[in-house]
Amino acid sequence: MPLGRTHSLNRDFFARDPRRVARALLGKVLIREGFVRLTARVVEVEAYLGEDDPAAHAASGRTERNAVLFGPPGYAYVYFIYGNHYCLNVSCQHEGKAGGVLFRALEPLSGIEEMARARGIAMSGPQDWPKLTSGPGRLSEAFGITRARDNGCDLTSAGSSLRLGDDGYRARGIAVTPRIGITKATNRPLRYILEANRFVSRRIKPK
DNA sequence: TTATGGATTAGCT
DNA sequence: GCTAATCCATAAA
Repeated sequence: MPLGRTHSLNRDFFARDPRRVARALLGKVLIREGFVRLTARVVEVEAYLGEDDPAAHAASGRTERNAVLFGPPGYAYVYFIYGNHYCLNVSCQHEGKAGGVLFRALEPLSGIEEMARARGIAMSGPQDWPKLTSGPGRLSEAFGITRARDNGCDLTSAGSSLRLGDDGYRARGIAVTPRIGITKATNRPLRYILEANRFVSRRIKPK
């Protein structure tokens, strides 16, 4: 399913509260330029606030690792977790104030074969598509996202290999739930999903 | 310098 | 449902 014309999101889109950015990102498109263009729609995100959010990487102040979160809005914050996986975030709020949105699941639109190859899995049909991009570590692998390659990348620039676009799709059926997989501030409703979308990660909230 | 545990995933029961 | 795998940033000493 080829994508129509898209336009990049501008800097102001990200220069606000991560909760508002997260909700607004649902339905937008993540694009990786390469030999084959990869595109996928955002269907699940989580907001991470600044130093008053115990679950956020920015909670204990600026470090070398999380510096992007304190920088200008619209840039990729990529971190490595559990010895295996990369996770993609985008910085929010004006420079000097921390905040970000974690991408948790995407719906693949184009470049499916390339994504399957990057994930190292065989695809027997559309029923296997959620294995490509349903989960923060999975979508990063499908898009070839690493800290060395993408941390600090400007996601608003048309010239970036990795960027965000708007193709005019209107998100419908947004639901808000507690965040997944964290051990602090587990009850705050900061996870945003397209409720009916089958690419949303299905994990039940751990207590 | 050493120790700890995490914004996960895949595979097995 | 349960847990091993696996690295590195951060905290403790």
